[in-house]
Amino acid sequence: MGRPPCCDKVGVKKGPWTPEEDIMLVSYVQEHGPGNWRSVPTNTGLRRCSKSCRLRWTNYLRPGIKRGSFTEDEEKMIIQLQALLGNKWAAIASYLPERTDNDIKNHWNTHLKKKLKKLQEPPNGHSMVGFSSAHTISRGQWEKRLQTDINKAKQALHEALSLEKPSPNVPQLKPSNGYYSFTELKPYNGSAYALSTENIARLLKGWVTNSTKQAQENSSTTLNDSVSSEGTQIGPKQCGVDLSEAFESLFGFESSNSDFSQSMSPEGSERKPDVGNQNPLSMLEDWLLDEGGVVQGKEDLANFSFDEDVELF
DNA sequence: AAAAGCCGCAACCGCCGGGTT
DNA sequence: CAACCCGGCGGTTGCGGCTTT
Repeated sequence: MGRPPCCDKVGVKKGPWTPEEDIMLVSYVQEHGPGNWRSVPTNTGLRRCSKSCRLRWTNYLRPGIKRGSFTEDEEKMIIQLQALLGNKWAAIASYLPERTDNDIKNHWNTHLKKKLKKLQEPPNGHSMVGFSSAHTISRGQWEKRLQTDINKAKQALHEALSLEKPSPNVPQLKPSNGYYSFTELKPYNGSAYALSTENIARLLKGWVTNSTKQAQENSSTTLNDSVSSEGTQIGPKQCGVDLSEAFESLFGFESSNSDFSQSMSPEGSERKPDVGNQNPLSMLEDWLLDEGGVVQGKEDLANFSFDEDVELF
């Protein structure tokens, strides 16, 4: 039997959401919490597909979403993570909690991909993005190595991510020491909404303030314990990737995302199981060491990344 | 000023995996 | 074990606004 549509196609409204619909959805989520999207259209009277409701909430209405242009740090991080993780936008988004996977995906497709393409085809043939200047190799060699490195890293991550049960012997993320510290909660800023929905900002503002108070009671929240828009646990651990050191050694800067609005903490939300049982960074390090000493140790792992000082854009 | 082209992004679509019955 | 349900995810589309001609 074929899978039935998520909702009755007849009478289902499509297209842009109106402020009124937003209010209905927000009111419902405020009362019941996110989840059980199937019942949302029925209970709210919204003539929308449950999926559409979930997406509208996830990508637009939920509090804590940062809108507007991406910072350079954010762009660098996306580029780094995309090189490591591939088009795993949800995983990438877990490192940028204020951005939705849809936003990141859009930004990648519309901006970053083009920028990278330009960089790969510089008019003077002197692209310096990648290994540090300590590695004085020709452009051709560098490109070949970078491509190999990225492919290998991808493969290692893929393997790591495909493993299901965590091993007790493998270090996992801990809620301390240089990880994101999302202990502060960002108050709602009405400007986070598109102008067209400013008229519902006030409604949301009061609610977010309340939910923020709730969240603050659960303070000392780290990314490791952060909650996704769906109420499920997200964060580096979900990916089985210990990127705490990677951020320091690969990115060369600390995340500017020092606050994260853990605004929703619905009861009954389930913690997702840890996916990986190996540290891909360690695997990458191992592989690099196996490469005959081309790159060795944590110091040189940094060379696997884009140089922070390089003017990317 | 109008038309054409381009761009950004919200939203949709289809597939997939996990959970439940 | 199979069928079904539900939510998550990545790819893609299409519309509205902006820029260029």
